[in-house]
Amino acid sequence: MPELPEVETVAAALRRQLPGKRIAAVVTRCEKLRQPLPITALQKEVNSLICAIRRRAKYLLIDLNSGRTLIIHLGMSGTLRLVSENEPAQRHDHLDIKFADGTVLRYRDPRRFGLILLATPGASGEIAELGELAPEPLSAEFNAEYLFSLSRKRTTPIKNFIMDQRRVVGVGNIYASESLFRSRICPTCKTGRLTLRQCRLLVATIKEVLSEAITAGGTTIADFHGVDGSEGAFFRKLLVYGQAGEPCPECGAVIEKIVLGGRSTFYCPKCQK
DNA sequence: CGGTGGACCTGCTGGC
DNA sequence: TGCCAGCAGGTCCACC
Repeated sequence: MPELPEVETVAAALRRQLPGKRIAAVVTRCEKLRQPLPITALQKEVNSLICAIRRRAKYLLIDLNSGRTLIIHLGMSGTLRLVSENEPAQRHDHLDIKFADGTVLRYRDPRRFGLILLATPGASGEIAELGELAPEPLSAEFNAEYLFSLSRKRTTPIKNFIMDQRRVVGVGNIYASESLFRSRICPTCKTGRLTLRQCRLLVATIKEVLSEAITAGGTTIADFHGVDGSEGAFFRKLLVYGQAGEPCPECGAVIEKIVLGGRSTFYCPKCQK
């Protein structure tokens, strides 16, 4: 479900609402998501204050004044909402962080591909449990020379490559298709065959697409929504994703759907070479 | 090491 | 109406 813009949208909302809140209780309703929930450790954070909200890759980081950080990954179907403590929990509401002011941060995740961890960051805020994370796509570190040098001699399709979180973080299935369309690069193109010029274009386009999506509050297709339940507006700006059989907005040719790395991939066979 | 395919889950949709 | 295959925005692991 959530790629970088969706996680950033959630982070921005939480940043406005959570800092200063005190944890009054923690309720868990399942044993494990992708990994077991750190139930005991979470209970120990009762009385901790929320200090700050960060995002790294597709991880949401909630810093506590205990010196620990709550890490949340939304997987495919995870959502976070800030609700009143009177709102009854429903099926798949796996975690409630209840605050002293009567509000509740509620995590729901039907497919349970998400992740909830509690960790102690290092001096510079980095989190060892997350391992070595690739550069942020919106950082200066992610540039044409970086992509070009990493890509030499690689035979995997470029779409798989930009979705590989070990190369650059945050780009998922929707924004990969959208970025390649705007760059006029075919998603099946072997990564190592990209020219430096194409790398320059692709890097700039990824930054552009992600930035626009953040501004729009992310993309809502099925169940993504903001912390207040609102929908992301970027779905109206999708040019190829989910558009198989429709005319290409550039040239009118029929948008095709193929499978790459097990994921649906949309592109215009005429525009993208 | 690089690349591919399946596994992990539940829910919704579309076709029969 | 009902059933079932297929598919969903992400990782992770085994295998070649």
